[in-house]
Amino acid sequence: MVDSDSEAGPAAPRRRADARRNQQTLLDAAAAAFIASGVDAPVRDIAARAGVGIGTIYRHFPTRADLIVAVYRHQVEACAAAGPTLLASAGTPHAALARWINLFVDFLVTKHGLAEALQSGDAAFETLHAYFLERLVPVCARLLDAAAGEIREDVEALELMRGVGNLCIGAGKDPRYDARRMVELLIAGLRVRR
Amino acid sequence: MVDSDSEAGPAAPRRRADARRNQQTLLDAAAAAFIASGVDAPVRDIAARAGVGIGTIYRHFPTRADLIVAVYRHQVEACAAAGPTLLASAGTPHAALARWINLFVDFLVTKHGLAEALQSGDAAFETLHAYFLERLVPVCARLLDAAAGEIREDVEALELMRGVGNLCIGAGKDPRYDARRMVELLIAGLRVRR
DNA sequence: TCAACATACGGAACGCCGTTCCGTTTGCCA
DNA sequence: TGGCAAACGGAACGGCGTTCCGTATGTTGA
Repeated sequence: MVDSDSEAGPAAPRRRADARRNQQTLLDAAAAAFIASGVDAPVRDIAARAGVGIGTIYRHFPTRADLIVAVYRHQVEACAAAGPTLLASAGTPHAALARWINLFVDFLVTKHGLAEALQSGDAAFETLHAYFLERLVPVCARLLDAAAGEIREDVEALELMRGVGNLCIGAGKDPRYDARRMVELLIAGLRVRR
Repeated sequence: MVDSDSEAGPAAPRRRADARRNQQTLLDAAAAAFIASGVDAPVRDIAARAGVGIGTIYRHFPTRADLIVAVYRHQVEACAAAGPTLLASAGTPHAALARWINLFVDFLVTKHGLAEALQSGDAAFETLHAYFLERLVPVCARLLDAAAGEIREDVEALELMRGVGNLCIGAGKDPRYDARRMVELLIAGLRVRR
C-alpha cells in the first residue's frame, strides 16, 4: 500500500473521483510490480495489473521516473528525516553518518533495480536521479560537516551518495557480492588515519 | 585499430577472404563507434560505419557482448598481465594492489558506458561480465593473497572487482563525481587499522 | 576457364520497449 | 437531465536487439 496524493499545493484543483481512484490503484499496482519484477517492470504490465489502459498511466505519471518517485517518496522522506535524528541520538557524528548510510543502503538493496535506474545515464530517469540527490544530499552534507575532523575533507556529500548508490548496484543478484560490506569499506576509508 | 583474429585454435578452418576483411572492418568500426557514442552504440550504427549489413555483424559476433569483448580483449589481457609484473616491481604488495586497481579503473573510466554494461543485469551482457571476471579475478586474487596481513581478509577478489567496477559507473558524466577518488577510499578501507 | 557449391552477405521482419495521440466514455454541475 | 470538461483506452509510432532467408560471391576441382 502506498497512500494517496497528500501532495504539496493547498490549492488542489479538485480532480474527478475516478481519476483519484485510478492514481491510487496505479501506485499500488506499481509497488507490487516493482517487488515482483524490479523497478524496470514494463509499463504495460503495471497498467494491466491496475486494470487500466496505457494512456491512463501516462496522464498520471508523465514518465516512468515520476511513477518510481511517487512509489518511493515516503521512504525517501523517512530516510531524509532520519539524518537529524541520528545525529542527535548516536554517539559520535561518525557513528551517526555510518548508521544513516546503512539506512540508505538497506533501502536501495531491497528495491530490485533501483540503484541501477538511479545511475543509468538514461535521460528518462533524470527526474528520479534529481529527486534522490535533492532530498538526500543536503542531509548527507550535514552529517559530513558534523563529522569533520574525524573524516577526510576532500569528499563531498554528492560524491559519497553516488559512490554508495553505485556500490548497491547488482546487490542480491550474486550472493558473492555483498554491497553492505563494500559500503562499509568505503566508509572506513573515509576516516582519517590516526 | 584492433588487430585481426590471432585467436586460439591451431586448426583455424580457413575462412573466405571477404569474411576476414569484414571482421576486421567491423572491429575497427565498433571501436570507433564505442569512442564516439559509448559501448551501447546501436548495432545498426556500427554496421553502417563498417558499410556492412546487419546480418553480417551478427554472423561474426553473435551478440553485442561478443563484439565488445573482441574490441577490448587486448587491453584486458594487458591488464591481467600487469598484475604479476607490478607484484614484482612495486614496493609493498599493498602498493602493487593499489597500482593494479588504478590500471583497471583507468581502463574502465575511459570506456564510456563499459562499467554500466559490465554490471547491467541484462542477460545479453552475461558473456562480457563472465569474460572480465574470468580474466581479472584470478589476478586480483593473487594480489590480495600477497597483501594478506596488510589488509582485511573478509573480502574476496570477485567482490572487490565488482565494487571497483561499480564505482566506475557514470565516471566522466558528472565532474562532481570522481570515480578514482571513490576507489581510493575503498582501497584505503581495505587496510587493517594499526 | 568455368561451373557448382559452400560460404557469406544484406536487410526486411519480428517482438519488446517507452511514449504519443486521439476517438470514445464518464463523472460532474447547472 | 443535458452538455461539457475531464479522464480513459489502446492503436500506432519510433527505436532497439535479434532472426531469418533469398541473393551474391569467393573458392575449388574438373
